[in-house]
Amino acid sequence: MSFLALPPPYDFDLSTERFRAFGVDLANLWHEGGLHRIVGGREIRIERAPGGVDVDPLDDETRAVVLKLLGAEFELDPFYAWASGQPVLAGLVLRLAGFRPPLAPDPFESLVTSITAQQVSLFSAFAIRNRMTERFGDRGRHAYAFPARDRLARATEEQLVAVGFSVRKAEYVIGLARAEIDLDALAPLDDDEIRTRLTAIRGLGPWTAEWFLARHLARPRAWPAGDLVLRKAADVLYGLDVYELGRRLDPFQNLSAHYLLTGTRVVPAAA
DNA sequence: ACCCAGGCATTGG
DNA sequence: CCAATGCATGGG
Repeated sequence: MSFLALPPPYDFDLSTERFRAFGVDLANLWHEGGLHRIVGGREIRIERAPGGVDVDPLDDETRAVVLKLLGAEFELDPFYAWASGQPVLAGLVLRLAGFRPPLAPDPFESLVTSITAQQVSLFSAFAIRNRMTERFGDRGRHAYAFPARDRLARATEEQLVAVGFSVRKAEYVIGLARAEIDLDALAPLDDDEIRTRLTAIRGLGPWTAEWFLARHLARPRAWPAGDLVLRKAADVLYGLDVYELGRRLDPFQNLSAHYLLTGTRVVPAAA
């Protein structure tokens, strides 16, 4: 059990809320007060600790993945300073102080997760994704590794349909797994170039590309305007069109989106 | 038995 | 170019 510091402020319970909000997530498993995940073929456990987390076991690879997973790279101080003068967000950053949006450490996992969440409720998406993970991912003591890209490249549409995918989404996932694109090579590119390359792939639309920028690459200006919950928040909380709100939140669209979405769950009265 | 849910590609005008 | 349509499951 080794301590891993996170940049202050950091609130473990708020920052891991997403892993509990929609039921079980086998690849990011909440179990007995800690978060379990497979890193480098081994299961790790992450627990709350003052000023950061305790991680067991912890090596260099695990350190990097956990920092990514827990959103260590977000700069909260400039966001809070800006948000304190903003309607709605001023209240949310007080109520959600220390919330760091969790990120998807792996690009393929990020995209497949989004495909499963397209159009359907997140409860439904988690159920289907868990059956896929159980079927195609390696099992640890408690958690499962998210299915590897080369494993899904060898899967058949029928196998994915059997775990609850629509035929269309099964085609998307297998097509992505088998595509030529090097997903790690996207990281140095600018936002628009990444949007263009991702949406050229069948099954990856603007919403999916934007969440990739937001939840995998932590790009500050990523703004999933097509997101149903975000559109609703823009309308109900601001009385604005979601695109207009996105312009007003520049250059903090990503953190704003996460605070608005988490706020609707954690602070339903204020958001 | 409905209806909706953190989209997308496809088809038809 | 924009509107309409099908998709499969889980929860209400």
